[in-house]
Amino acid sequence: MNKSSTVRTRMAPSPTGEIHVGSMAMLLKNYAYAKKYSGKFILRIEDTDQTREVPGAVSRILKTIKAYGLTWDEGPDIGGPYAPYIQSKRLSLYRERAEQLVAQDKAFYCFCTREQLEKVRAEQIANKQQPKYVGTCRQLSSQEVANRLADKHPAVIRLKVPKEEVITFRDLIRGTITVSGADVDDQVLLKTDGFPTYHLAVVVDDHAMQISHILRGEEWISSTPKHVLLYNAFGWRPPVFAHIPIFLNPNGKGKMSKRKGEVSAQSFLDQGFLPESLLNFFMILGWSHPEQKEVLTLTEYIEHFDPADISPNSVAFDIVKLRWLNGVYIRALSTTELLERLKPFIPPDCPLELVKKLLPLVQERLVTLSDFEQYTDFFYRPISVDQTRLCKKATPELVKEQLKITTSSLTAIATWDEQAIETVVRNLQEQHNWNKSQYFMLLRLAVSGQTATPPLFSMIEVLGKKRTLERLSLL
RNA sequence: GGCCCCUUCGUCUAUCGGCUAGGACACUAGGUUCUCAUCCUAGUAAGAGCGGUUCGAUUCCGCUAGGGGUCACCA
Repeated sequence: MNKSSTVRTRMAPSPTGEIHVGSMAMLLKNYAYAKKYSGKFILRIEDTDQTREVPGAVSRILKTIKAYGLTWDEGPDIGGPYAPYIQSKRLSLYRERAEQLVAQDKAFYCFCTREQLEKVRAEQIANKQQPKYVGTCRQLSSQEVANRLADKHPAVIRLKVPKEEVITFRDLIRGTITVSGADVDDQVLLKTDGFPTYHLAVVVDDHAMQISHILRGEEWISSTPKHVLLYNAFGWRPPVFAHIPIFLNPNGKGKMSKRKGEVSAQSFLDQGFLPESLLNFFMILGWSHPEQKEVLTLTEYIEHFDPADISPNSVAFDIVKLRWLNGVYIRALSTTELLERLKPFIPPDCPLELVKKLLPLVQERLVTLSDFEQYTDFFYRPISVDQTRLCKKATPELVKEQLKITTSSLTAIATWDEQAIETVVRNLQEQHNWNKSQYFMLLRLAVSGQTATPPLFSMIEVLGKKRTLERLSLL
């Protein structure tokens, strides 16, 4: 790549709520591609639908992206050479371009009311026809248009799609895609409220901001012909398109949707997934490293990523694999790092001093950060012990004796550490020739109330002498 | 339904005409072990169907089937 063809990619979320995991995955690809070629990654806010705007959404979106560890070179908060990066602040641009199109007879004013359009649509559906604009205002004389505009008739500007034309564009992932103009609707470009629709705004802004590559979800394939028509009408060279497959629900059925579970990028962080494992997961969904490496750093990804290598089919969002990756990342964390990451997930009633001792005990067991509480709460919260379980593998008499002897032996320990505890317990087991697994499990249950815990002796050490003896003697 | 896109193990993928079809997750079995987890070893499991092209098709082409997307003054 030479300097005159600098790679510039962008992600353009709408402030209609939380940013979707799929969008975050898309953002990663745009980010990586720009970085790979020392280009720029731009963040732009597409707030052209006033009715769907959610207050505070912009700042939450920015915050979430940062929480994933990704940044942008130009954007709404930091500006840049093509500012502003918020579409609602660029309105005059869109109107100007739309009017230019009308002047060129590539677009037209449409005065149809929503009611009229609704009615036509309903009829078309009833007659099993394609619901689309029928061209009512396509042939209005310029005099007629001028009169209606002068009368302040609400009007939109629609694209005048050449129905006989065949529209073709290249997609990095799928090759050439061809669509007949007859199948493309006369899309509204400028709404009655003066705001542009997505279709006008993206094209105008992507051109204005010198975007070189558009990596976006495949749900946009069917509207790309409209965009291509606009680029042509303006005499602009279209950017390179790559339509990335979208996420399907974990069962592989249907587009990943809210109805099947949380889908916001933030929610995965809140569930205790590490941003780096999420990013890694996005990397290997639908794409693979040349050596089939699955655990990758961002740097490695940037080095090898090429959108042309992305597999063209949609992918199931396999949470099981995400969980595996998250475990891998958690295990690789240093203790101090783990402590830092864990902070938001530590229950308020868990003493901070205890947490440090707990970390080595649970680190290799954690799948998500939020597992911490369930794996450790018995250390600092009262437990209940299932009596029948206690005597599952031995008679009540034997259990009673084992507990009694163990309690007194442990009481005698001067320096309460894992070593001393292990020596005492192992000696008792050997002296009395008790069944090892029965005896160890009994102690485990007695002090923790759980059957699955960290190793016995280190657990007892961390639990502390006082609490251990209390629990043993209570039974 | 129209249009567009897609089709290798359950899932994500490797293969770019020579395949005994490889890897990862998951699963199963075994090892380590005081339980769980980690770790190690092994195993089950796939190129949708039918036609072409070719000496040879998972790989190229067509049809069928299936899946996905899209058909707003939403993005």
